[in-house]
Amino acid sequence: MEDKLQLLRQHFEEIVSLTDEEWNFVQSHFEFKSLKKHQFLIQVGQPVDFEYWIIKGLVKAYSIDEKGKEHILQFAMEDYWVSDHCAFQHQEPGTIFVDCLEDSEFFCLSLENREKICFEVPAVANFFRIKSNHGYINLQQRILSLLTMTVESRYEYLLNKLPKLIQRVPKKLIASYLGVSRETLSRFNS
Amino acid sequence: MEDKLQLLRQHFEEIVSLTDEEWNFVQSHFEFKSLKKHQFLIQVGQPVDFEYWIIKGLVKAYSIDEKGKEHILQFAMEDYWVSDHCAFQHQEPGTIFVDCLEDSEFFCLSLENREKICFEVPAVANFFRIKSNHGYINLQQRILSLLTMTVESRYEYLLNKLPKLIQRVPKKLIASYLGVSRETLSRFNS
DNA sequence: CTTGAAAAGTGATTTAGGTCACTTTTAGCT
DNA sequence: AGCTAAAAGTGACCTAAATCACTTTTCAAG
Repeated sequence: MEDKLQLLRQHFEEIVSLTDEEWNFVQSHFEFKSLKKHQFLIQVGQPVDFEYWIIKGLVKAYSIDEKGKEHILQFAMEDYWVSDHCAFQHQEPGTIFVDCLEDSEFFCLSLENREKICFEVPAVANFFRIKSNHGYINLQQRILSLLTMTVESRYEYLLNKLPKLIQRVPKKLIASYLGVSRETLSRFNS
Repeated sequence: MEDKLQLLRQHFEEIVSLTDEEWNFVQSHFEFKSLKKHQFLIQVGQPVDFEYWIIKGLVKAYSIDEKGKEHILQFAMEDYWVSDHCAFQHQEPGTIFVDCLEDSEFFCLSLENREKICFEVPAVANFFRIKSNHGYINLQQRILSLLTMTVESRYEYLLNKLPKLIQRVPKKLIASYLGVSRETLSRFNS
């Protein structure tokens, strides 16, 4: 466990500096969780008690429409944060599903604990501020790609940006992430 | 100007508390700017020196594709923040246009000043952290709406969420925001 | 290794929405 | 008030992608 917490500390220290004392305070606010492939981290209608930092593994966050079709909001792997941020922030029942595409391990942070460490340790507030800002920028670019790019170039863009992901995830899920049908993506592929 | 700064202070204090001393320090890091309708706040290829908080007015942030078509990333009005966050964050030339749909006034915050006030005043770091988090949540919902909803329901959703906006913005721009052609939106409208 | 299921590929058909061309309406300016 | 330009509406046609139905390939579990 020590080594896993060390990874998390490194994740923070890529962005801000923490004293040992600060880190000890911070780390004590995380819980460990481990799930097998196909198990759910978050489910629609269930409480969303945590934000999760992924130690290892791979998850998909998605919603299901009226027709039962799956739409992928996010893939998240090692070193990523994932949650139903909306439900989490407002402490409401989940609006999306998050489940494991591989056996995965997480550090879990509750809303209360997040606010506590942010207001106690300014560096942590800055860490989450900067992280959140990066996340915002990424989502803006995804929106622009959905508005401006063809399916084909969106796929190429993703291939470039996250080549490792493509190898770990079935193409039908990539299609769902790109907002296109499995069949159409398959035709571009070849 | 005092009253305008007061509005900005209120904007901060909706989320965090600031002492008078802190506020005086914070406000001194903003610049004022005023633009007429049709003038540009940000242009592709130009430096993006600031993030802008809108005192009054309305702007659109958009990119132009190879075919010359405009795709709207964001509308922003009173009390909103706007910038080319990506270019701003990395201090690179602008990748989008932002121009005024109405005469507008702004408080401008440079990257250097933002980091300064965030690291000097923890409450400000928390303010931007929380703001950024809300922004992230909004963008996630927009992505989900682009992936899961039909044009018609996206339009209804927007009507519900921002009824005031619809009245201030030509429908062809709404269409561009929704990722649909002017003509198609018009047919749903009626 | 075998086998059953999931994933991927592919053809035929349908459809939502785009594009083009034109008309009508609205709104801003002098 | 009158005029111009932008916005909005609308019909005809076109196209990219969805859908459906089926086959082939890959992969994982016994």
